[in-house]
Amino acid sequence: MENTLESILPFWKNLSDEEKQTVTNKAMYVNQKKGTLIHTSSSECLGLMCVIKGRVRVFINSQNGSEITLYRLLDHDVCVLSASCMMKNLNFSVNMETEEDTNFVIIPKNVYQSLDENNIFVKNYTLSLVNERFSDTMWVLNQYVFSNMAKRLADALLLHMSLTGSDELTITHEMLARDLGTAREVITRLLKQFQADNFVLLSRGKIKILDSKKLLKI
Amino acid sequence: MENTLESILPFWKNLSDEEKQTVTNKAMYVNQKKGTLIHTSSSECLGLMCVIKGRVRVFINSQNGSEITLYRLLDHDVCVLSASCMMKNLNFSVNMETEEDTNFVIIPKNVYQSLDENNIFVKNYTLSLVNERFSDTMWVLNQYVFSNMAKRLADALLLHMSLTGSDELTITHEMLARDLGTAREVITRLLKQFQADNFVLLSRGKIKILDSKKLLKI
DNA sequence: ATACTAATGTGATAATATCACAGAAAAGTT
DNA sequence: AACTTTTCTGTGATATTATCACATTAGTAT
Repeated sequence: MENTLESILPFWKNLSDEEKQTVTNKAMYVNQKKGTLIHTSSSECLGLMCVIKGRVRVFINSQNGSEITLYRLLDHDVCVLSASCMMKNLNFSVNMETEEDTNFVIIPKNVYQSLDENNIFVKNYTLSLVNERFSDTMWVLNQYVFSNMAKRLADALLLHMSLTGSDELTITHEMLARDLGTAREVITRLLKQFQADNFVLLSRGKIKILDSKKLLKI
Repeated sequence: MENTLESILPFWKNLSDEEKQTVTNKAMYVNQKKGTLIHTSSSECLGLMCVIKGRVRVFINSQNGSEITLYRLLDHDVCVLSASCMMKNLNFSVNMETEEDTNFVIIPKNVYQSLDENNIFVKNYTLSLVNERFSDTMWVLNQYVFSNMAKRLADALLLHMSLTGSDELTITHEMLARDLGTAREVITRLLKQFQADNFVLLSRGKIKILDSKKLLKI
């Protein structure tokens, strides 16, 4: 456990031996299957979630089921919003679901809170995490407000390409729609267009990227 | 100056006498006329801007001129994003313009930075400010993605009503459009609709709210 | 009174969202 | 294999919102 925490938390070396001990004892391993909703607007405060290995999508949703993705957590990413309950003036909530089988370490709320209050390095880290997520969210807002759907879809395809490191994406139109906050039909029609233009090759549940340069230029 | 700072900055009482002295000496009064662009994406880092009296609109914009408002700063509000340059992992930029004649105090970047590094109360305050702006921005994203334009416009009218404390708004369709990230014509048409429904009474440069309850229910 | 500017009005068209299905492909069942 | 069921994709019709292009009107300045 200690090695795991050390590799994920940049402030580890700045903790006292006593602090290290406490965190190590109280932190818990959690394993979740792909497709699990691990946090919702209504769920209680977990504490700090550290992804060891896997992928988590963080998104907001509306009453009638539509959603938009804010950002993703990958190996060694830490989710500060899961700990939002302990943060002053942070008044919104998000949902999280695993997109792969995912291993976490969870540092309970009160343990992290005490670290954050007593250790300046932890506090620095918390702020930089919030900043990072704020930046990601601003990117989404910018794209949503100022870009057209074709450009946003092209960007989303390129993002998934870099996430998986493959030009053969295993993804449905529905999933892309939920990333971008639009309807599935809109994605279907645009992808058909992209295929007609020879940017991609479509098959059920898969999208092969044929020309990423042209996608980038949209 | 000292009284001003004390009334705006909640951490003032937690500063050492030396810190107080430094800040008091280095802080500057600035006065800007209504309608001044006081910060843009490209402008340099100012430091911490504290509004003494006035109103500032914080917004993002695109190349082709459209914009959307993120939040407003009122009396005694403090803008962290003007000091974003000194914050790790905060990678986006905003614009700010005064909507009234506005008095600020500006604490220079390096002075605030040093406070933030050395004083835990300042650091707490910085984080809570970022959280607050993040929350405001999430509200905007939520509205933009999940609400229709009529609802968003109704909310914007109610917001301006509470901002000014009057049911007679001095505001143009153009300004509302820039708040909501849409085109002026869209606002014009919706307002006509609202007037036909007897929710508002329109005249050049003014909107009188006739039925705020019905607006709220949209 | 005249010219100018800012604000508003409006038609036409394009882009996107929404609704309501239909059909195809894969997965599960008997 | 033959079937049922589920998931994914395709598509027309319509509503909403965005964009473009310009006309009109209300205030302001000369």
